Amino acid sequence: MYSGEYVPPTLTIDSVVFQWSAEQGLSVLLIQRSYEPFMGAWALPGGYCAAGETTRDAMSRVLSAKGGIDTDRLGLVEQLYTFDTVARDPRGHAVSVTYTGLGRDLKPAPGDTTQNPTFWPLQKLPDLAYDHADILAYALQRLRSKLSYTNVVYALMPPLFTLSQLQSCYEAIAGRSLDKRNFRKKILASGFLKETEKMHATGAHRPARLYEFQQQTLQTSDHIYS
Amino acid sequence: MYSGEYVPPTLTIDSVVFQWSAEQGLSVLLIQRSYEPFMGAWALPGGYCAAGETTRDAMSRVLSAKGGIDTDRLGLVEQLYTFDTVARDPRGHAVSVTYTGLGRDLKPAPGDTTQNPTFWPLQKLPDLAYDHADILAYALQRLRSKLSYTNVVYALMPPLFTLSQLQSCYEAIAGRSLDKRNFRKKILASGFLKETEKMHATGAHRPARLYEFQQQTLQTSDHIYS
DNA sequence: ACAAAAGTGTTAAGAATACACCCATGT
DNA sequence: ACATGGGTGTATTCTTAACACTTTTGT
Repeated sequence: MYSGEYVPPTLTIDSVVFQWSAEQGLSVLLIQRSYEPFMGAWALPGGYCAAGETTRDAMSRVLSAKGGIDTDRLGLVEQLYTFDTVARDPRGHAVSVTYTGLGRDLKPAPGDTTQNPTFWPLQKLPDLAYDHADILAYALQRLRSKLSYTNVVYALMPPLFTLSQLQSCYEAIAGRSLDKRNFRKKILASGFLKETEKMHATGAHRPARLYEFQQQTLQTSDHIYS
Repeated sequence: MYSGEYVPPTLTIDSVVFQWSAEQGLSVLLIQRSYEPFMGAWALPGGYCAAGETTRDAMSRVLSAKGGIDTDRLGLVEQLYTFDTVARDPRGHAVSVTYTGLGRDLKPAPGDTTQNPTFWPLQKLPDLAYDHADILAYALQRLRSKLSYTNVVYALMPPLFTLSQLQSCYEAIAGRSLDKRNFRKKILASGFLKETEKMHATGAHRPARLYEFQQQTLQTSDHIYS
C-alpha cells in the first residue's frame, strides 16, 4: 500500500558512552554542538543513519567522527531504546535508536567538526540538548539494574584491579555505599572473578591483591549485591 | 554532511501481541502473508512506518489494519527492541522497531487484506517468516522476566479472577509449575491484588474467591515467585 | 458418599545483614 | 611508632522451599 510514494522518517542514532575512573567516578561522553539547533549546547554524540547502514554501524561511525572514540576500544556496546524524538531537523519528526557503550581509559580525539568531545562526571553535568537528559537517565537506570545481576563492570575496569577499586566502581554506579565484607563475599561467590598472584602496592599501607574478570563478555548470575 | 542527499532506510514496525486464556494458555497473534516475500507463511503483524508518524502510532495502525486488533483493547503496550533486520524489501535493509502488546478476550477482526489474523498457542507454532521467531523468543523472555518483579499479568487477566486462574497464567508464562501455598503467600504479600466479596462457583467443588488488581498500570515490586 | 478444586501453616535450610578488629606496608 | 587502606568471621534476621490435609460444593 505504501509502495511508490513511501517516505520513511529521518533515522538517527545517539550514543551514551560511560567510563569509570577512580578519580572522576562515572562519567559520560558529551560533545558541544557547533551548529543549530542547540548551537553551543552539550549533547550526546549522535547523527544520521542512512539507507544501507545498520544502526550499529552508524553508531560506530558517528562516535568516531563526532565523539573521537573508536568503538573497538569499548568493552561493551548495547542497544538501549528507540526514541521517537523531537525533530532534530525542523522539517519533520526523527526516530533515534540509542546505544550504550562502556569503556575505560578513553581519550576522545578532537571531533572532526571541532565539537569538544569530553567526558563529564555525572555529578556535574551541564544542561543537555534535545531530550538527551532523559536518554542519559534511562541509560543510567539500565546500567544500574544490570550491575546487580551481571558482570557488566568488566567493561569499565582495567584488566587487573583490587577489590576495593571494584567496590568503588559498584558504589559509583549504584549511588550508595556497600558493606566491604559482604561485598567481597558475594562478588567472589559469583564466580565472575579470578584471583591473580599479583599485588598492587601503593602508599603507606598493606598491598592489595589484584583480580581479573574470568570473561570479558556479558554474563548473568544471581544477585551480586543487595 | 548528509543534508540534501540523505536517504533514510526503510522503517518498519512489528508487533508481538500475547493473550492468555484458561483453555489455550498463552498465545500470540500471527497473520498469514498474502503476497511475496514469504507468501503463505505466518508472521508477526508488521508494516511500514512513514515520515510524520511515530512508531507507536504506526504500530496501532498496522495492528488494526492487518491484525484486526484495536490497540485500545490492549492492557499494555511496550517497546521491545529495534532490529536491523533482513530486508523486508529486496531493495535494501530495513530497520524494524518492535512492540509487545498484552490483552485478553481478543477476537481479531479479519485483516483488511484477508491475512487470517489468528492467535496461536505457543505450544504449537508454525514456522515464521523473516527473523520473527527470534523476535518472538525475545518478547517471551522479556515477558518472563517482568513476571517475577512486576504486576504485568494484570493485562492478561480478566477484571475478576481466582487465585488458581492467576497461578496457571503465571505457570504458562514461566513454563513451570509453582507451589500453591507459596504462590498465594507471595502474591498476596506483594500488594498487587485486592480481595473482593465475590465468589466464583463452577462445577462440583468449593467455590473460589475472586480477586482483582489494585492497579491496571505497570507496577514494580520485589520478587514475587522464586 | 464421593469426586473435585479451594483453601490453609509449619518447619528447615539458605541468604542477607550488621558489625569490629588485626595485617602489612611506607614514612 | 603511627597512619593508611587491606583483609577477615560470626551471629541474627529474614526469605525461601518443601510439604499434606481439611473444606465446600454438585451430583
